[in-house]
Amino acid sequence: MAASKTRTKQSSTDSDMPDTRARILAAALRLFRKRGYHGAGLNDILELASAPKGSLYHHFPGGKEEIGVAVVAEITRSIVTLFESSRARTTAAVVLQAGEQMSHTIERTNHELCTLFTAFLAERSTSPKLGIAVANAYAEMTEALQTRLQSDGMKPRLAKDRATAVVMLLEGGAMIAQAQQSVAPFRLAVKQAASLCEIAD
Amino acid sequence: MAASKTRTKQSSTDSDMPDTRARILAAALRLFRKRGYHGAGLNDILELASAPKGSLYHHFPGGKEEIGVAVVAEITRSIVTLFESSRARTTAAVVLQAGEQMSHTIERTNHELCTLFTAFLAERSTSPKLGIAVANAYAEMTEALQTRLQSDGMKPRLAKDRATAVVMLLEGGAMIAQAQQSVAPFRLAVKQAASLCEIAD
DNA sequence: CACTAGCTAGACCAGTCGGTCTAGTTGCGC
DNA sequence: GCGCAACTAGACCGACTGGTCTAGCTAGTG
Repeated sequence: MAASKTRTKQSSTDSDMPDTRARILAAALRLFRKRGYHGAGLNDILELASAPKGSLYHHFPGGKEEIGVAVVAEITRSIVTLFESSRARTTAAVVLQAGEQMSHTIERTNHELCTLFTAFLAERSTSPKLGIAVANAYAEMTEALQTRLQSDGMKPRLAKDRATAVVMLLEGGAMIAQAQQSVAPFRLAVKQAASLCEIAD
Repeated sequence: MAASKTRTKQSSTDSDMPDTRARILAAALRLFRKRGYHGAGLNDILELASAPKGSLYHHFPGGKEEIGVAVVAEITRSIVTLFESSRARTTAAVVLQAGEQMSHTIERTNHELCTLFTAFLAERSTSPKLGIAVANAYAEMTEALQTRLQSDGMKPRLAKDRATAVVMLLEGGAMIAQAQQSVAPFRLAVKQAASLCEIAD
C-alpha cells in the first residue's frame, strides 16, 4: 500500500498505513510475543498485517526464520536504546525509568506482550540463527547495562554480574507478569533490579 | 521413573521399562523443555516414549493439552519438594542447595532442558488450562519460599516480595543459561537469589 | 509512449499437525 | 475355560503449516 524505506514514494493517502515490510514486522512482533514463535502462523501474521504472502517472501526471503531474527533484533535495539539514551544520572535511575516504560507497554497490551525472548529460545534446537539472535540479545542488553554501571564507578567484574542479574529479573518478571495477567510482578522486578544497581559491594 | 499408578501390574521383565503413562510423561517433559510446547509434536513424543497413539489417548484423553498440564504440574511438584524437603536451616541455604541440584540437571541435559514454564506460557491465549497451570506453578513455588522465609523471621510482606524475586531470578537465569549454553548464568542467579534471602530489611 | 524493477496478489503444494477410530492383545476375576 | 476391562497398536483423517510460483499491478525512467 503505502511506502518509503529509504526514499519516500508514498501516495497522499497512506497516513495510517506504513510500509508493508514494517507492517509485517509489527504484526509478527505482536503475534510472536502473544502466542510464541510456533504458535503464530504466517497466515495469522499476514492477516494482521493485511499483506499477501508474496510480499512477505519478497521482503523476507528467509521466511519465518528471518522474520523471527528481525523481530528479536528489533526488540533488542529498542531496549538497548532505552538503556543508553536515558539521561538519568545513575544506572539505578536508568533501570527505573526504562522499567516504567516497559510497564506501560505491558499494561497497554493487556499483559499479552510480556515475555521478551523466551518465545524464540525454544527454536534454538531447530534454528541456529534464532538461537544466536537470542543469545546476542541478552549479551547486548547486559553489555549496555554493564557499561553504565562501570561509568557509575562499579568494578567491571561486579558490574557484569549485576547487569546479568538485572536482565534475569526483568525477563523473569515479564514472564510472571504475563502468567498472572498483572504488571505488579514486573514492577517488583524493576524495583529489585534497580536496587541491585545501587548497592555496590 | 518407576511405575505403578495405584496398583502394580508390571510383568517380570519390565525392569528398564516403566509404565507407559510415565514413559509418555517423561518423553513429553524432555521434548517440551527442549523444543517448546508447539515445537514438540505428539509423534515425536510417542516415538521417544516408544508408545503408540492409542496409549496416549487412553492415558490422556485430553490430548496434548492434558499432557502439558501434567508436565507443568510435575515440574512444579519436583521444585516445591526441593524447597520444602531441604534440611538446610536458612532459606538462603535452601535456595543454594536446590540451585545446586538444578544446576546439575542443566549440565546433565546439555543445557537443553533449562527454561521451566516459559514454553507453556505462550499457550495461555489458546489454552486457558495451560495458562492456569503455569500461573499456579509460579504461585506454588513462591508460596513455598515465602513460608520458609517467614519461618526465618521475615515479615510476610517482604517475604513475599523476596520469594517472588527469587523465582524470577531462577526463571530468568535458566533462560539465559539455555541461550548461552552454559550453567554459569544460572549459578549466578542462584547466588543472587540466595543473597536476597539473607539480607532482611 | 514502451519498458522495466519493485512489489503485490493469492492459488497452490507437500508435509505435518493433533486427534479419532477400530482391531487386537493381555491379564485378572470368575 | 470364559468374559471383560484395561491397555496397546497403528492406520487414517481433515485442518493447517511454512513455503513456492506465476501473474499482474504500479511507478519511475528513457
